[in-house]
Amino acid sequence: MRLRDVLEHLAGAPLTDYEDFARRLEPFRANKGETLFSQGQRHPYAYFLRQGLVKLCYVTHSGTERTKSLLQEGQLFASLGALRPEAVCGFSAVTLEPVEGERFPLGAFLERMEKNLLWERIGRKFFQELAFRKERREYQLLVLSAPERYEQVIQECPELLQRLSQAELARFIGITPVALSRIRGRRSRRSPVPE
Amino acid sequence: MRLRDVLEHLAGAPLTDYEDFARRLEPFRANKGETLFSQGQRHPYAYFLRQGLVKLCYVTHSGTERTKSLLQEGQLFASLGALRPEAVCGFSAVTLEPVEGERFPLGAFLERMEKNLLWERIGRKFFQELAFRKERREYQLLVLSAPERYEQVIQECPELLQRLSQAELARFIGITPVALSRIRGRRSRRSPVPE
DNA sequence: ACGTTTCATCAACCCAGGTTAATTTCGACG
DNA sequence: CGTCGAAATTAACCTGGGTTGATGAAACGT
Repeated sequence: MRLRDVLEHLAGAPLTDYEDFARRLEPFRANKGETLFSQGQRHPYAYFLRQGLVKLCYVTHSGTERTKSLLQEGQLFASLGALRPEAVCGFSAVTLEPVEGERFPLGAFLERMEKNLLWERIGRKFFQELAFRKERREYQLLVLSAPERYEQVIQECPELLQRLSQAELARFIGITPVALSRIRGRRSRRSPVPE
Repeated sequence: MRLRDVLEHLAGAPLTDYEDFARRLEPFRANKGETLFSQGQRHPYAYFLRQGLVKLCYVTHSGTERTKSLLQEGQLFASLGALRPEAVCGFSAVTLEPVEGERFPLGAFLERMEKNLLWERIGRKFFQELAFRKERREYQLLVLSAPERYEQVIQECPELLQRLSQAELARFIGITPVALSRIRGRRSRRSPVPE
């Protein structure tokens, strides 16, 4: 899974000027538990994740952490705050597994979009998809209860369960690890596993 | 504030083919409390609000309502679900004041984007802005407590306070009207108003 | 001026999840 | 094996918001 493929798929056509853009790519690599960028930092880069798992998270005033989203291989991410030239990241990116991929300055992408309208299409489809995903997430947070959010993860992304510690999963669902353990307790009491 | 101005501002250039698009516009008008579209309905239209105030909201399983966002004059909105041809609206749009504006089939917009890459730029900027706003909202919901969210509305959109009933404001903040009344009570007890 | 309706407030009770800390489970490794 | 450390579970207590229903206070029409 290469970045070029992802971009050309979004564009719906070959990108003849891809090489111009590719010059701005920088490979990155990190171990589990490292921070790619931090809340409050100026960091106008976008990341393409070729391998591994990353969480984007907020830190609250009281110091507790809230996971905003999880990214898997083949996905792009960046702090949108970084699009406004003066703004800082609203959240941090922390690796949950060893990762590798490449990153590029957001400016490189903005330039491409100004020069070549095919890249506008890439941008449009990317942001459209992003808005769509955020809408789903908003629905989960506003409408579903914690047990319902847990069930949904089980149903819709069982492969994530394998890759996440229960504590990370709890933070993603929006509750504490203790609360998730209680929910699991009630759940298995209600429908005991046939062994 | 006309739709054409908004679109040309996003495009950064005059839209020579605007008339083609304008043929698909339909004016709309509604009284306070009416529903423009409903959760679960197929309704592939985008709305441009020239006057009035609209809330987008979810209804939960138990029947309680959660306000997702509020839209004021000059803003565009639609259910993104509607972009996928088969999908239905994930939420409802209800007017909080008498409204007027115009709507158009999302298909008309998608066609424009395929044909004319300037419209891609409009789409890109629109979705980019949408994603940006959703990111702020997500931050409010994940990181701020209910009293903090109330303070933030007071600070950042005092004009909304005038236009909303307290019950609507509570639903927007993500709590019940009773809870908001308590928060106000505590707040004014802490810092009594000098009269 | 009077009822009607709507909206905010208040009181009482309930409960899910947060917090803290003790305990258990389990895997890694000597 | 045994032990060490990390992660999950359990218990006890606390708190904020939900829920219901009663009371007050404006706004409105007649």
